[in-house]
Amino acid sequence: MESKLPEKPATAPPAGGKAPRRRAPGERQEAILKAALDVFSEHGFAAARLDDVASRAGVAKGTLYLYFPDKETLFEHMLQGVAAPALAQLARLASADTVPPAAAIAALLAFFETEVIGTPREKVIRLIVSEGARFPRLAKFYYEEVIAKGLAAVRTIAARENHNNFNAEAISRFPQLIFAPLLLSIVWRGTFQQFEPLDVSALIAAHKEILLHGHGERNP
Amino acid sequence: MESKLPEKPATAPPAGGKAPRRRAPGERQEAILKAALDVFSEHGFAAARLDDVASRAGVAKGTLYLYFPDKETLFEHMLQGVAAPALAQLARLASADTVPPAAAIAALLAFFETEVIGTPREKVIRLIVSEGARFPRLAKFYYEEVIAKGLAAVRTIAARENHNNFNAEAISRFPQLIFAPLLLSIVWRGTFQQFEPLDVSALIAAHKEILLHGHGERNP
DNA sequence: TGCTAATGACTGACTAATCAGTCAGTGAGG
DNA sequence: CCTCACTGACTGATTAGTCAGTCATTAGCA
Repeated sequence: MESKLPEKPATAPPAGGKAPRRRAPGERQEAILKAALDVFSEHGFAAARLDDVASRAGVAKGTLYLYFPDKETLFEHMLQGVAAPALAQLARLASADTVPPAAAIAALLAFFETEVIGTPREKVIRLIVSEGARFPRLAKFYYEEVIAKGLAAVRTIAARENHNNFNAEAISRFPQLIFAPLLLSIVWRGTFQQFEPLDVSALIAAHKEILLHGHGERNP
Repeated sequence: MESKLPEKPATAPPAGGKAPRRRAPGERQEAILKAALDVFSEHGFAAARLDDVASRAGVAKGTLYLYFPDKETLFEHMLQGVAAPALAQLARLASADTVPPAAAIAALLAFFETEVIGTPREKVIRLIVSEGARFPRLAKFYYEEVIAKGLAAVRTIAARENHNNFNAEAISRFPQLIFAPLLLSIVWRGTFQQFEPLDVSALIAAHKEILLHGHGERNP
C-alpha cells in the first residue's frame, strides 16, 4: 500500500511548472484514496468536504468524480481498500498450526501492535467504529472479511490448546475478548490520549499476563 | 442511505386540543435533550438536523435556541446531562470497601450490564466514542468525570486484593482491561449486532472467568 | 368576579452559507 | 488536430441560525 511517491504539497502546484495533466494510471486514484482517509478521519463522513479531499490529493473536485460516482462510494472504497492487504496476514497467522497456541495469540497481539497502531489501519478501524452503524454495507464487509476471519482464527488457535495454559474454553466462546483491549487502545488513542497517554505495548503485555497466566506468576 | 421520513413527535398533544403554550419549567428542556440524544445517536453530530430534534421534541426550531445558543452546545449539554446521574453510582461502587475485591469487580460488571447496555447511557458512550475526538471539551469532561473515576475505582479495588484471586498487579497498572470488553460490547452492538448478535451477559461472564480464575474451573 | 393590558414563551417562514455533484471548456499527449 | 483526462465555476439542495409576529397566561384594576 505504501509507495515511494513523495508527499504531495496540498494546494499549490509545484513551483517552476504545471503538474502533468495525465499521470501514471493508479497514481491519481491512490492519491485520492490517501487524501480521503486523512480528511474522513479528521472530520467524519458527514463533515468531510470533498473540496478538501481534492486539494489534498492535488486534483480538482471534478476529478474525484472520474474515479468515484459519489462521496459515499469513495468512502466505502477507501475503507475497503485499506483493509484488503491485512487479510492475507490474518490468514497466515491463523493457519500456522505448528506454533503453540499461546505463542500464536502473542503473535496476533504483536501483529496488531506493530501493524495497526500508528498506521493508516488504526484510522480505518476508528472510522468503522464511528461510522459503521450508518453504513451497513461497509459494516457487513468488515464483519465478513475482517472480524469473522479474526474470530475464526482465534477459535482455531484456542481449539489446539490442550495443556490448559489459558482458558481456551472461554476464549473459544468469545474470541472477542482477545481483541477487546486492542479496540480500547484505538478508541483511547483517538479520544483520551491527550489527557492521559496510553502505553499500548504495556497494556497488551498486561493483557497477555491475565490471559495466559491467569493470576500470580509472570513470565516475560 | 438517509431516510426522508419525518421524525415523529415524541410528545403527544393532549387529547382534544393544541399543546399548551407554556409547560412546566424543565419539561421542554428535558424533551429537547431526549430528542437530541435520539437524533444525534441516529445520525451523528454533523448529519443530525435540528429540525428533526425540534419535531421529535414537539417544539418549533426556534424554541431550541431559547434553551441552547447553538447546535454544538446542545450536543455537549445533552451528553453531560446523561452522564451526571451515573457518577454517584460509580462513587458508591468504588467506596464499598467491605466487599471482597473479586465481588466488587463482579458488581461493577453487573452494574454495566443492567444500567448501561440497553439504556440511554449506551448511546451516550457510543457518541463519545464516535465524536469525542472532534469535541475536546466533551472528551475532557468524560475523561475527568467518568473515565478517571472509573479507573481509580478499579485501582482502589485491586489494591485491596491480597488473596491472589486475580492478577491485581496487572489490573492496577491497566484498569482499562476491566472495561475493554464492555466497550467492545457497545461497539459491537452498534455495528455488527445485525450480522452476529452478541450475548453481552455471556461475554461478561467469560470475561470474569478469565479475569478472576485464570484458567480451568467455571463458576456460573 | 369579569374585563383588559402586559408579558414572554413559543412559532415557523426566512436568510445566508455551505457543499455535493455537474458540465462546458482547456490543453497536453499522441 | 483530435482525443480525453482534467479543470473549476456554477447550480441546486440542504440546513444552522434569526426574528417579527402570535397567543396563552397572568397581573392589574374595578
